Amino acid sequence: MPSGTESRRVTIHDVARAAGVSRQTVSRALNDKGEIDDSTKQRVLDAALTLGYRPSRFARGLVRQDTISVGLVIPDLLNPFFTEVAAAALEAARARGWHVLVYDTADSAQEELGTLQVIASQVDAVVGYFSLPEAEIEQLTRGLPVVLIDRGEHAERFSSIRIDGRDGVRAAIAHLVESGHRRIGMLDHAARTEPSVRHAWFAEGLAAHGLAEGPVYRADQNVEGGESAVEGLLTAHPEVTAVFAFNDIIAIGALRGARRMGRQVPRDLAVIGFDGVRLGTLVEPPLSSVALDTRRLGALAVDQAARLLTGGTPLGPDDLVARAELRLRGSA
Amino acid sequence: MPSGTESRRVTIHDVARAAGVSRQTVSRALNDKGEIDDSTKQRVLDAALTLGYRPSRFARGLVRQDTISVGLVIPDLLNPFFTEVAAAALEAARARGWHVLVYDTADSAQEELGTLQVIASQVDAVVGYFSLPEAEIEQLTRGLPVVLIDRGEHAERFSSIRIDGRDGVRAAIAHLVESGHRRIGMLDHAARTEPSVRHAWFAEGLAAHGLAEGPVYRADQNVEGGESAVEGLLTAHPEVTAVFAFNDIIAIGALRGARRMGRQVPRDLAVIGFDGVRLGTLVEPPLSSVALDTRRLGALAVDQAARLLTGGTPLGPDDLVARAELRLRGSA
DNA sequence: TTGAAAGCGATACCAT
DNA sequence: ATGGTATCGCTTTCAA
Repeated sequence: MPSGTESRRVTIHDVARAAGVSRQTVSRALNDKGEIDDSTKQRVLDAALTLGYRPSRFARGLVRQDTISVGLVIPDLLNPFFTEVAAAALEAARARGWHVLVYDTADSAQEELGTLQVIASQVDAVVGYFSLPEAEIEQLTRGLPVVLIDRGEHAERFSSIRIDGRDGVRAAIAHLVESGHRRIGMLDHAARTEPSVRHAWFAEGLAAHGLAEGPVYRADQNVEGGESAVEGLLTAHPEVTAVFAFNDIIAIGALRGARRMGRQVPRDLAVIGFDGVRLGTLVEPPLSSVALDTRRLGALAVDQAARLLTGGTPLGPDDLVARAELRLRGSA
Repeated sequence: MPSGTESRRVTIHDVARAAGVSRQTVSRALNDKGEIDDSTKQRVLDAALTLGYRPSRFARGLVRQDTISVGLVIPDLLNPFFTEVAAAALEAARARGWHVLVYDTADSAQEELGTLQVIASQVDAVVGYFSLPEAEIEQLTRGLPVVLIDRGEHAERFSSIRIDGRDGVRAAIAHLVESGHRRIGMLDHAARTEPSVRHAWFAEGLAAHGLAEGPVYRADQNVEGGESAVEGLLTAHPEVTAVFAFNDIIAIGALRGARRMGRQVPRDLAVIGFDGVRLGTLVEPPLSSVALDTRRLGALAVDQAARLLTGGTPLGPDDLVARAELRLRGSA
């Protein structure tokens, strides 16, 4: 421990002493309660300023137990889908007077772990995306209400907002088939080891039309990932005329990759994404997508957290669903 | 007060009683300390689970004062510029082991006020965008370290990260002039009553080339705002061949508006934005912009907060600057 | 108007 | 391995 400038915390006691009053008087002055002489109040305020006093939020929180904080955990704030979910959660939390601590886990299980370890002592509930096994999450959250988002088909131990894109993806495939496409590829999520649930829907959709499954390439969850994945796919399988992407950010990368390969969208290559982010309306051509209501998604998650927290009746699995629907724009 | 289901908080004491042990033993079991019999531990854990016990983060924080939280206040998380700044701040905070509470003030002074009122008792420092007068901020933060971002030329009472786009905007104008443009308009920020600092730079740039100032239209800070503003501008001033926008999101709206009016960018209308958001590379044509290093911006703000907080030597105004530089892509 | 004392809910240190 | 006691910094209640 370094010697010398050891700076102990300035407490209400120090201020009281400096101002020559009791701690309660300091508290009164600081919290603008009445019942205090103006000159005394000023003296206290001055002392507080001089000493650089700042009340401890813990001590205060301990006494007036009136604030609720929720931890929002997402893999990548810069992915516009997560941005939208975060914005929605923020809005829903604000409406309840809650505080939101945001953690960006950078798509890494390691960071998820680190986050969970520190989060438990900071929030009253956790909402978000986790790739960690439920058992592990449970162990680290120890009784904290947890609401998972998009946790595949079965979340056993925790509430989970399920994303149901089955019909939406089926509609997307149907649309492609109607438009004459027969060789349809997919750009799946690269992070997980197994194929994604969205891939399963994709396969189902193809099967429903008696189509053989097209090539599936893995893409990192960003524009560059989609770009290089589609290039790989088209190079190896030039006969492909349409691709379905795990999400919009990958699909947007595919738009770019297609252009670089001299394929015009949608004429030479149809592209359909998943998520329906606002950003999709800004690219050229506007992105067709199996769209989610992100606003509702965030609100739903926070709402469930609230129910879990206050002992209200939690929503069951059937209510915790966000359905996705095909939204056709220009790219398919 | 509603009668009946009054649910008092479950404390460590309750668990102790239920398990027939002392509070300290409960603490040991919960925190995985050693020195406890396995069966005892299990008994405690069971009791805790049954009672639905969750430790108070305040009580815990009070004892082990080891966590730092910073409040991040931004006007609109969905504006990609703020998304990038937020992501950068999150990253910088995580590197320090800090927690970040995010508040979206929805571009409203009212919400800023509300946020400031509740934030002071929740965080150790505040970083962000405020339109409120400094005196008001000061009153509500009472000694909390505050780092403002983009607070115009002079922030008197608080540290402020100044955004210096003078040279960048001048370069932008120079580029437009070299490309033959003489009638250059601007889409300014609508929220403030006075013209923005960016507008002043714009005017300076024109003056440097002996050009008369073109029309200035106000735009809401979103795509639709830029879209309708540019339509208004071009309708009233069809002779305009180039526009500079307050920021990229407005500029992207202008791109769309121009297209709707049958103007091809950059041939019939050159567009230059401000901020240099990643999103600018995804639109058609890619947006030219006076670009900021958002990553550095966020890191700088958090760094200064850290210095203020720990009594390190705070950075002076000359170091708290983010310079913007012209980044030419396709739209001009 | 001011002060003394009693918590708030946990952890740490020191006994046992 | 377990329990008693002090303590963290503040607000609230009650007396003076």
